[in-house]
This record gives sequence, structure tokens and C-alpha cells, in this order.
Amino acid sequence: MPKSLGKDSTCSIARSLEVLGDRWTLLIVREALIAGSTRFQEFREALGIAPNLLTQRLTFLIEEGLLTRRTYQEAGTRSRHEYVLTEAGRSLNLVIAALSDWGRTRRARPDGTSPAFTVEDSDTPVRLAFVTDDGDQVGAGQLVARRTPDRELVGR
Amino acid sequence: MPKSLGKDSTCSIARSLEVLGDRWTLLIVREALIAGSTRFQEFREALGIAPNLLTQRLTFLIEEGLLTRRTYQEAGTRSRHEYVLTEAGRSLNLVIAALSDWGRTRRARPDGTSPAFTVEDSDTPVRLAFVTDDGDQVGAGQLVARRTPDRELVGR
DNA sequence: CAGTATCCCAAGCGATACTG
DNA sequence: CAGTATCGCTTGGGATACTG
Repeated sequence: MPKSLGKDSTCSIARSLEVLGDRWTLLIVREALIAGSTRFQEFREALGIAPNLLTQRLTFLIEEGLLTRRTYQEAGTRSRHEYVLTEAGRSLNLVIAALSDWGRTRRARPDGTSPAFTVEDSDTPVRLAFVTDDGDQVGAGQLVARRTPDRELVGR
Repeated sequence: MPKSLGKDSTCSIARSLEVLGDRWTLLIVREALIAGSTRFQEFREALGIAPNLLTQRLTFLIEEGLLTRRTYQEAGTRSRHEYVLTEAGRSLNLVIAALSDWGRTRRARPDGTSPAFTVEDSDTPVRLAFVTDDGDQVGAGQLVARRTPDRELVGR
């Protein structure tokens, strides 16, 4: 593991990458978030991931609090597990949206697919943007970023 | 490499991860975007990355069109390289912002630091949000995502 | 300073066989 | 179906020595 990574990093991006920065995790989250998959086999077939790796990644995601495992029982069958995103897991929709936007525009493919986010019940399309507190959108060209202690970012 | 990954994936998220989904790339982009680093040594010291890896990653990022290498010459010194983000590289600020928001809120640390985005020249704070075309912000709770062919997402 | 070249190691992945 | 267990291998990463 890189030295600048690790859970102890003072950088919030590095800490995120510590959890999300391997080749399967975000794809599993994507599958749960966009396709609504909850079952082992659904993940397996959608991703083409080896079963041992899937077990390992699901366990990791549960440990990290992004997924919960629920046991449920359908009448007449034996009990099964389902894997459901927690609030922390669902809140990755910003990351998922950002990644898919980038891939769609910067690595476009004629036959590509991406998640389309809409408002529940109304189908109003929604997209990701930088906004001020007044609700004004800000173009990428006029943005500046500076590293700032998190305690100065309270409530944002 | 996972089978569902690769440049040929029809999933825009998977294609993004193909470029960004290793342990160093996004940290290098972060360093360029937030700290404004451009020199080999700056990246090296800020990240603690081994020089061979840095060379390898920089070369990769140039190949992928996220960075350009410029040669410049200061009076009296020999020529040097600087590594500057392209438009495609800068457009990762959405991804960077999303990752840092997640890490800051879901993996909080008392001594953490994150990029604070502001509007150029005005210092107005800016944050990431889902918005409708009317500019209304949409809370995470009322979002729905569905996988959609990219050609239906033209202009968004 | 700005890299390149080597060497070694460990983690991560893929395939596959197996179990309740 | 829903996993667990094993094995071999490849790749990515760390350390370090070296060069213009």
C-alpha cells in the first residue's frame, strides 16, 4: 500500500480511496445502486467476478459499513442472504455519478451505458454540478480549489 | 484485470475505473489539481511515491491524455519538464470533490484536510450537488438511478 | 534535480473444485 | 443457490542504486 494512503491519511481523498480504490469495490456498489442487485448470484453474473473474490469484497464492504447482510426467508425455501447498501453506501451516488459522467464524456463509446439520475416519482432528470449556497451553478472554468482543514468546512 | 473492466466495457463507470482505478493515479491528479504541483519532485515529496512508479504513472497519464509534459527553460538552468493537467484531467474535479466529500463525512478525522472549492476571484464557497435543469437542488433521498444508453443522454 | 534500471516481494486476481 | 477452499500466477509496488 502506498505510504500516502492508509486509513490514517490526513487527506480525505486518500481515505476514500483506501476503501474504494480497488478494482472491484466501486463496481459492486454501482451494481447495488444502479441495478438494485442484492443477491450473491446477481452480483456474480452482472460483474463476472470470481466467487471467492465476491465473498471477500462483500465481507469487506460489510466491515466498512457500506453494506449490510440481511437474512430473509421465503415461504418454502431455506433462508438466504441479501446485501443492501447502508446510508454510507448509498451516499456514494455522488462518486458514481462523477465517475460515470467522466467516462461518458471523456471515454465515450457509441454503445455505452450510464446511470441516468432522476427525481423520484417525477422522472425529472438530474445532474451533478458545483453550486454556491445561493443555488447558482458554477462552471468548471471559474473554480479554484485549495486544501483546507476539515474543521473549517463544518456544515458544508 | 477484472473481466467487467477494460476499455471495452460498455459501462462508463468501468471505463473510468480503467484509467483511474489504481492506487496512485487519483492521488497524482489530486496533487496537480489541488496543490498545483507540476514538477517531478513536487509529486514525489507530496505523495511519498517511489520514483520509478512516479515515472510510470506520469507516462501513463500522458498517454491517457490527462497530463501533458511541457519542456521549459529558466534562464541559466538547463531545461526541465513540467506536468500540467489537460482539460480532461481538470474535469476530474467532480470526481475529486465527490471522493473528498465522502471521505470527509464518512471517514471523518479531527485533523483531516480536504479541498475547498470556491469561485475564482470571489472566494464564494462551492459544493457538489445534484440539480435539475431548473437549477433546483435535489436531496439524496429522492434520487433514483437507472442504467440508460448513452445516446439517450445527449447534451446532459 | 529529474529521472531510469533492477531486483524482490506481496497482494490481488483467475480458475476451479468442493460443500451444505 | 450461495458460498468456501486451494493453487498458481501475474502485476503492482517498495527499496535502492545509478545516470545525465
